[in-house]
Amino acid sequence: MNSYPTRWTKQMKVVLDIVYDGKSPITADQVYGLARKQMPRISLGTVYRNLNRLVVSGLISESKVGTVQCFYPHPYSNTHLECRVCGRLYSVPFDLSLHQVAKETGLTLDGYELRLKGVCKECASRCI
Amino acid sequence: MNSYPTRWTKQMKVVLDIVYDGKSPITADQVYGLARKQMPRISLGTVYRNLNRLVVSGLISESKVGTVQCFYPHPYSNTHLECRVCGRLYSVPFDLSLHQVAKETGLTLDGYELRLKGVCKECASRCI
DNA sequence: CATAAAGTAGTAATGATTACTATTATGAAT
DNA sequence: ATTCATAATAGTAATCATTACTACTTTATG
Ligand SMILES: [Mn+2]
Ligand SMILES: [Mn+2]
Ligand SMILES: [Zn+2]
Ligand SMILES: [Zn+2]
Repeated sequence: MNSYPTRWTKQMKVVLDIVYDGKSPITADQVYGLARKQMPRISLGTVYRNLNRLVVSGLISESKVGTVQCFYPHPYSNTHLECRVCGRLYSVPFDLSLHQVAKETGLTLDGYELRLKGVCKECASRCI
Repeated sequence: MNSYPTRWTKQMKVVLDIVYDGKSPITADQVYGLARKQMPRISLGTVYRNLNRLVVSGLISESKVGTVQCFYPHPYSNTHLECRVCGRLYSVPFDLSLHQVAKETGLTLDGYELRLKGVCKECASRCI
């Protein structure tokens, strides 16, 4: 499973377009909801299969948020604060130089995801 | 759920000791297996509850590896390469200065997890 | 000791994701 | 265009890590 796609199907195009049109990360279930408007008989399994194949092919990227997989157009990079108390994720304006990291590690990279671990302000103010 | 612990129970101590004694990340199920040797009637739910409370309290840390939660002694930092083709994680010898990141972002941090996205050497050599 | 509430054991439920199977669509070769 | 092998799909069932539930037990505190 999660193999590289060899045939360009209508279902794959619908899924790709939905992820590309979105402004923010989208879940498989949300893609499914939107896809059914254009293609009412598409199945959830097909949505998952195509999302995973698009990730393998490098056209979109994914990341787990809590228990669910989220999908983004293109390879991307981001930084989050992950609160160990409430578990919430906060976007943090911090950028890493992917070029620098690629040079130092000798790897060819598409993007990164930096998860900073700590306690958010709201939880800290409750001084648990 | 996942509340801050207020009572120090035998079960919590057993769970904490197992995580601290381990050399590498351990799953809830593995902790459960080891805990039953000392405490045969401990339940899996209790293991999960205590692991999550220990995370909230900051004594241990967690990270999702694939579909499963893994637990580590103390807050920690690490860098991985995540292959978009085979999905495997590879440890990468790259260090970020947590002090520097904390200073730049204004956050108080316990650790970080840097996930580099790309294609591993094995998958790249298959030139998919 | 007495009491309140936090924690536990055992079990059932959840829910996102994957697996399965009969059928259909695709693309290359004839 | 027709044939043919096989990749992909629809619909559904299964998986499985994690959480929820409930009656009972343990802990802390006066
Ligand atoms: Mn958590
Ligand atoms: Mn994946
Ligand atoms: Zn928080
Ligand atoms: Zn790989």
